[in-house]
Formats: sequence, structure tokens, C-alpha cells
Amino acid sequence: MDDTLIDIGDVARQSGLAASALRFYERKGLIQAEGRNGLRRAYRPETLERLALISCARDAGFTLSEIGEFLRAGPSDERLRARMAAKEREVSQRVDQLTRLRDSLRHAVVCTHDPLVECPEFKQAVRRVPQG
Amino acid sequence: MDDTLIDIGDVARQSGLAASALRFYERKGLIQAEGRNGLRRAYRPETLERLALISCARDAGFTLSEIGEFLRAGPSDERLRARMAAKEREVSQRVDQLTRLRDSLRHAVVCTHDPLVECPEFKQAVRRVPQG
DNA sequence: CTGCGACTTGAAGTGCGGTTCAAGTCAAGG
DNA sequence: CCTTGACTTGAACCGCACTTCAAGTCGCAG
Repeated sequence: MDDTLIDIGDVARQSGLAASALRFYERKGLIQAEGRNGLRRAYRPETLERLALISCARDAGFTLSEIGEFLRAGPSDERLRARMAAKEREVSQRVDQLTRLRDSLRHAVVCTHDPLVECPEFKQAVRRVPQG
Repeated sequence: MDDTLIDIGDVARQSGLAASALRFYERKGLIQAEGRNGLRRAYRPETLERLALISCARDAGFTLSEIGEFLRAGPSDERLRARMAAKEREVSQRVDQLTRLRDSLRHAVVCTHDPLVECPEFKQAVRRVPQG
């Protein structure tokens, strides 16, 4: 019917996700197939973009159900806007912490302390984030 | 015997980790109790520092067994040094990606697109990281 | 029409990082 | 001495994010 649709196998290959993961995401309501080719799911090309977003968010520490909420949200959902603001602060903290960890790792590679973990410079990473 | 040792309950409270998590870490070889007070585990104060390091690394995406390896490593372990270098690159990429995601979230909070995920500015976050 | 191979389904299994449970043990206080 | 309460143990269970499995179905090539 619509030859611009992409077969699940191709979506899997292009997105780097397993077909089983795509079906799993469908059950969770994160994506949906536009049609079928026989039994085979066929997806709109935009789905690839959506999957990239999903992967990105999941890597960032969002759960799949959080991602689902975000995907379904319109601009008028104030509760969700607030949660995104909260998530932004969370991600900011994470960036700070990971930056310190990166610096510590960078040092660890050339450090001569024994054991490594006792190196005061390495310990910079561990400085507590003031958490509420 | 040594009244500078800290009871597991206090370590749990001070570290923010559950006592069950401490026992779990012990089974995994990440920490060990210095002694016992009856049956109760008693830890050296430095253990709190170690736990902070463990939490930090785990939050950063290290698995507990990776963390165990790092904790046991001396300065002469070249294989480990290489893995740390690799991890440093990994963490760097993550910092970049999270920074983009943070910016997107920051924008999302004030964005008027419907649905939010279609906003081109929001999509900045999704730019693919060149992965090997 | 017959294979073949890539898909389909629901259900069960996996690995991680713990938590929870039941039954038992200990130290201190009354 | 007896209770109380925080610990002890191993084993079972949990949620998440998938993967794997068995059995079945489809489209296409020969």
C-alpha cells in the first residue's frame, strides 16, 4: 500500500536495536507500526528518529515508562513540564559528577599511587554532590 | 577491641546505603568488615569513603564487578590502566551527550511545540554520537 | 507446490542490583 | 533471667530491560 514503510528487520538494522526490542517497545507504547506486510510490522521512516530519541533518553537514565510519558505529552501538560524541569536539574548534577569522574579517570591512567583508589587526586571524583 | 570501628547500622545511615546493600557488596568483594561486635559487622571509618567512591562509580555506569577490579588494582596493572583510559573516553562521550540532553530539556520546559518531541530544537539532543 | 527464511505470538528465561523473608543470635537494659 | 531490638544467615523474590524459545505463518524463488 505504502512503499515508504520500512520492514521491522530494516528498522532493527538501521536503528541498531534488536527486533525483539522493537516489539517490546511497542508493548510499552513507545512506538507503533503503521501497518503490516503479511505478518511483518512496517514502520514509518520517522520511527527511526523516534528510536534515536528513545535510545538517547534511555542512555541518559530515563526509564522506558518515563520516556513513554514524554513522548505522549503535548505542550499544555504542566505536570510533565515540571517533571522535565526536575529531570533537567538531575541531568545537570549528573553532568557535573561525570565530569569530575572523567578528570579522575584521566589522572588515574598516569597515577603512581598504590592502591590507585588512595590517590587524593583520584578522590576528587567522590566529592559529595549536595543532595536534598 | 577497637572502638574506632563503626557498626553496620551506622555505616548504612551515614552512607545512605541499606545494610542489605553493604552485605551484598561484601559478597561481591567490594568492601569488607574489619571485625565483629557479636555478630554485627564493624567497619573501619575509611569504608565510608570507599562506599562514596563505589556509589559514584556505579552512578557513572560502572558495573559492580568493574568497580571491584578497579578497587583491587595497584599502579602496575597495565591492562587495567588501559581499561580506565577506555572508560575515560566512554565517560567523556556520555558527558557530551548528557550536556546536549540537558540543553534540550532546558528548552523543553519552555517550548510550545505539540507534540514536544517534534520540536527541532529539542531534537538537538538526539544527534548521533559517532560510535565504533 | 515445495522449500526457505524472516517474520509472528505468548511465555519463559536472563543479568543486574539489590530487597525481603524466616529463623536464629547476640548485647544490653530492666 | 528474660525481653527487646538490631543484627546474622541463606534463599527467595523484585523490577527493569530485554532476549530466547517453541510453534506457527507468511511471501517469494524455484
